[in-house]
Amino acid sequence: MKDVAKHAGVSLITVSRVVNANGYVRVSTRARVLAAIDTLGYIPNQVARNLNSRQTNTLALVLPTISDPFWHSIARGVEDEAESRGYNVLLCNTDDDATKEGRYIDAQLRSRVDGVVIIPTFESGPQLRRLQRQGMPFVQVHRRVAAIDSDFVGMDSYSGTRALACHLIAQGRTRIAYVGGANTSSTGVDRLSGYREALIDAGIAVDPALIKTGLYRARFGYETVRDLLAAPLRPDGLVVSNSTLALGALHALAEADVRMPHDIAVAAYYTLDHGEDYSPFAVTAVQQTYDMARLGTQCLFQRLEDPESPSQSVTIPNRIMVHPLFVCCPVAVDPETPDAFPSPVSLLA
Amino acid sequence: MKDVAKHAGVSLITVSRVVNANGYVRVSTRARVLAAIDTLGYIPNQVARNLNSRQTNTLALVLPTISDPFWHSIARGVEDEAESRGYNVLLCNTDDDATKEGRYIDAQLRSRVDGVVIIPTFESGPQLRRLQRQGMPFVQVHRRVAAIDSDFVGMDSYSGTRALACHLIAQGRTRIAYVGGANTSSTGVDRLSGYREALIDAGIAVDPALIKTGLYRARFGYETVRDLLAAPLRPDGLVVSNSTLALGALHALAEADVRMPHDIAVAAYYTLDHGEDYSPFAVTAVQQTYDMARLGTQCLFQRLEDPESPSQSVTIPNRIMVHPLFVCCPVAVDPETPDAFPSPVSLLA
DNA sequence: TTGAAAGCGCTAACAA
DNA sequence: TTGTTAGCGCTTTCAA
Repeated sequence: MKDVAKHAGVSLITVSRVVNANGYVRVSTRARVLAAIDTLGYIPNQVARNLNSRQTNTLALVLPTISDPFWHSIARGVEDEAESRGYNVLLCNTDDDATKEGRYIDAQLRSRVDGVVIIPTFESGPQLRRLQRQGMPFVQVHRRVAAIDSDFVGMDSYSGTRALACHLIAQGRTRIAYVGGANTSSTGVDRLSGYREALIDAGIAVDPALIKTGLYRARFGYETVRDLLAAPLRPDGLVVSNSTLALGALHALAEADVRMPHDIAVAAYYTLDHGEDYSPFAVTAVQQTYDMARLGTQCLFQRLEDPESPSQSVTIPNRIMVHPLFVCCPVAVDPETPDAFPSPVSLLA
Repeated sequence: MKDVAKHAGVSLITVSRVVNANGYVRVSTRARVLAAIDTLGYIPNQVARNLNSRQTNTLALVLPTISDPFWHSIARGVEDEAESRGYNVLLCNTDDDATKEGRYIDAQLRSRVDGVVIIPTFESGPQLRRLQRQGMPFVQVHRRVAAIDSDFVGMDSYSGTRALACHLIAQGRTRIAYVGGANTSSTGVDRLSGYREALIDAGIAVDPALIKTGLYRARFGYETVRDLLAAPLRPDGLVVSNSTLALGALHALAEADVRMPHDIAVAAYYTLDHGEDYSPFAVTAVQQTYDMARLGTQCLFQRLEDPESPSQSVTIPNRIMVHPLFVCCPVAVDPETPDAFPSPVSLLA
């Protein structure tokens, strides 16, 4: 910058004014400065600006991992929203490890990022409190530490699996299995309840033998569905609570001597890859993960603008996709009373 | 920092020495400073440090998108390697859009990131040249602009699909279809060649009706495989060149009245989610995307240490996973000469 | 073992 | 319309 000023025969501040297009600069002067910038290949130093302005135009995204459609569509949502406002995003994978999370929070506090989008773990309380103490704006997304008063954007897990089960029931399925995450997490609990209560409300007995929970791993989905299909009495419907499990389920179904959705209809609580509008399942409750993340980031930007406003809490709805062919091929609907089951529409109202 | 110094009754530089644990500080002084830091909740300002040290401990990752196992395992690899060295990663999704890429490169040059990991597009030449002109270290990963002399880490696409086809052939499959990306990209071309030449070497006629290329979208994989299965003469083997296509293929197979791998064996050029060690396919050429990205990042760090060293170019091998059950269930092997086909091992040597 | 002064590259505030 | 001064928060250099 000094070189540019010298080269153009002006002062530093004039160069600054040209670069930032503020203040008055004579056209001829501006031209000279611009020429100097060009010949010298000068690029303003953002670090120095940041030091001055006390802001970095950078957000940190703290999440367990991006290895999964669910998480990476969150990353994509945050990045898109940030990019649209000229902000950068620092990516921090914690693997749900409190130590790693702590290190990242430290680094962000030191780096003076402008805000943090965080998917907390159960142990994140102290870290979040530290952010608050330091006056670092943040928003919790998808998961929340209840004791912390902050902005929050989540999704309605309960309604997602509930809608899925309702659709299967409405199409006449009665032996509906459930494959989901271990219910040590709140979302795990919510999703299972959604399934359970749909059955109960429809007067279908909940069969513990049809409920399988474990890790969100494709292998678990595969082995579980394979075993379910190997049982003497096969399920005719299946609710899967997560994309990765659903991939495993698809594998088991492709291997087995059954056809989707005729022999078994799969309903999945599922995240579409960003940009895709396609799902392999009879019924899909699309986890609006991308929108959730975008909204969360918007929420954070609002807070940056108005730090004093009361904290917000929003829940994103699920989008339900029903495969057209599925609606036409009910299996066990009582021919006497074809309308015994409520239509999906009313179930979802 | 000023406050800390005042509070402890020392000068700024002494605080600095305590914080950075360099230089001599009397134990009692250090204790006083530490106490002051604690009571004041002082956190050093990394921005100011960066201004001084002319480095930011930050890498930028420029890639098309993270919405896909292939890309997000790249992101994960870069992040893990960076994290292990105390570096941060800025995430930049370009959507293969040159304008967006240009904006990001601008931002990075201004922000003085220490280096860039980039998956370039065909149009990235000018941007890369700009990086070079500004002396910004970078490494090209997966794709490369040949005209640019820089570090590069890629994978062997040709060998991947070739190994897949060879395995299917070795197990007696003869009607082997191919579903892959449009061959407008160099990797698209390479992958198709791998398949083609495996067939030719085995003396199997290449049937254009069995070769389908299009977008790397699950829907394309689904529709294509569905149509292949609906044809009068079904394929008994299938090479799929990408994870997203493979998901669609799985869907079509689960719907159809065929069983994997008995009726049709699927061989996929596939990226495992980071941490997973499971694949749904009879044969999988595991794209070592995570390793490629990690290695690329290591390469970049080497360059940061020694800017003058000659640029390196590395190709990552694929890991081949054969499903144990698949090896035992060949379909059309001539009973007279069961060993007519070479074993996979020799094919891969 | 400690500190004063200068400077990293830029901009806000004020002055001319 | 342009420039001078001071300072953002820290570290390096030199001195005590």
